[in-house]
Amino acid sequence: MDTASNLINRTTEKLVHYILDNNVCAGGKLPNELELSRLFGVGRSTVREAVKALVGRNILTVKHGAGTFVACKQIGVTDDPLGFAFIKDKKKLISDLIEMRMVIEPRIAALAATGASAKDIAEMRVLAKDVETLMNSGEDHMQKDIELHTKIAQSSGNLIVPNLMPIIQRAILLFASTTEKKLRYETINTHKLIVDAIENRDSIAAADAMILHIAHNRDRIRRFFIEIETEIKEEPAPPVNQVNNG
Amino acid sequence: MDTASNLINRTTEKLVHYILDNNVCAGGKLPNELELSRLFGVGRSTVREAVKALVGRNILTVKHGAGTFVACKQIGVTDDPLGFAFIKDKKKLISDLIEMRMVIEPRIAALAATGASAKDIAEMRVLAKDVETLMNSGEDHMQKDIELHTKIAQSSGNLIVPNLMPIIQRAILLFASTTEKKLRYETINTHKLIVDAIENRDSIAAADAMILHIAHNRDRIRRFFIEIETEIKEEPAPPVNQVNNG
DNA sequence: TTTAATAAGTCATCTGATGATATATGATCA
DNA sequence: TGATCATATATCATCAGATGACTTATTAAA
Repeated sequence: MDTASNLINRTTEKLVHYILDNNVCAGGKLPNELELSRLFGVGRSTVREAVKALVGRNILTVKHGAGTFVACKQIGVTDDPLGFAFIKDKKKLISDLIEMRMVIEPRIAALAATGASAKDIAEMRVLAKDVETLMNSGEDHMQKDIELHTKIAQSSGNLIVPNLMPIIQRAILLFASTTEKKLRYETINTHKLIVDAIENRDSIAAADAMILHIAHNRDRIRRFFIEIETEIKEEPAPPVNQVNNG
Repeated sequence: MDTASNLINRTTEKLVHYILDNNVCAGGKLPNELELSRLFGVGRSTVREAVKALVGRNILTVKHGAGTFVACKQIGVTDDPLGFAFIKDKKKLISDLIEMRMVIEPRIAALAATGASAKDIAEMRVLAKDVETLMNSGEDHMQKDIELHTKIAQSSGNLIVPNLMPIIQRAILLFASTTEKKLRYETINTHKLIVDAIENRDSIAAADAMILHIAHNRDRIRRFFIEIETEIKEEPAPPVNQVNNG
């Protein structure tokens, strides 16, 4: 598979082995570039490029002036700066995202109802309140919205869930970019419902509330698509007439 | 978020923007290193490191002597070299993985029952047969097993599903490393059940078959854990007695 | 004790040179 | 003509060395 034909790839593998063999855990520091280059018998720039490749995979973090550290964030889903840029059909993209949210998040909410600590729940309340305040004042609430959903996900206690969050987050953001600026009372209310259910340790109610929450989003996005389509059908008419008549 | 304080990160972003702005699609070639460095006004090594970071994210591919290309993102086995190496509690890790599979994969199977083409289904059959053959001959069937599940996922038609597959794939691999060497007829049978249901365009049956499939895995892994625990309880006894009696 | 200056360690970045690899070009031969 | 092989060119791979920038620990001063 990853047959390292070139030095940089081989150095990348050596770095991984070094981490594993020396049991350098999350947050642990690696030797400096010069040492690594001597250790692996390669040039410093080769080490740097190998490190960069691992930084791209969220495995290492480099702090200027301080050193190179093991990042150990979520793995599995690579965060992709291109996002879904290559996907042409944005409409399908959004509905597919919502579909996946509908699969994953209700279960997460149910797990959170079991796993959340009192502190978790208190933080959820604050975040839900933050979203409400920001929405009411017309400010951007997306960041807090994401934080709330992430908090719920963390509280699920499932080790894999954090890996799925980038997708959920992207879904929320993409959704926001489409329907921004409209007040959404359903969001506020369903957020409350979710946190209430979690606090009551009611898994089923939590899942239901989450389904309701996402369903509201789905409904709104559908209406938004319909709006766009009617706009498209009405707008381009005049220029066509001009051309045909002239 | 990705506030680029240093040149390399900024160059990485510029590269992404370049790809987006110039509409360089999958497989497309980028200008050579020197041109890029002049275009972005940075040194060549800076460009190289930025490129390496994107290679790590599976966004670019570099072919020695040929050039730098936009990677055609294939849904292959995730190449996260560290895997879940840092998670200490392997038992919980595996059960959490199965839990997430149980959430995601039945839905995927149901979608595949709607979205799979005749060609997809034919390929599924071949893969299911491959797994069976390899299992019966005692060879490693994991790769084919993963390919089958990936094929089903692709056939779902959901654009987001491919992003989730690395997790599923890793779950399968991790599971394999734990229970390797035992013949698993349930696997063969449930694989058939799944493909049959998809062929019959029966979403519910497909989901059910997938649930059955994963439930078998879960059951087996539980029994495996119990075996380990009894072994642990029986083995260390003698030395304890020695110490106490001496 | 707190604060400010300093030093040491480390990464960031550029430049230039040389080697290795892929692809296109053109010459040779059947 | 058509296939094969050698060559040239473009491009990435890798190294070394120098200088700048940043972080952290140390030390000196208030």
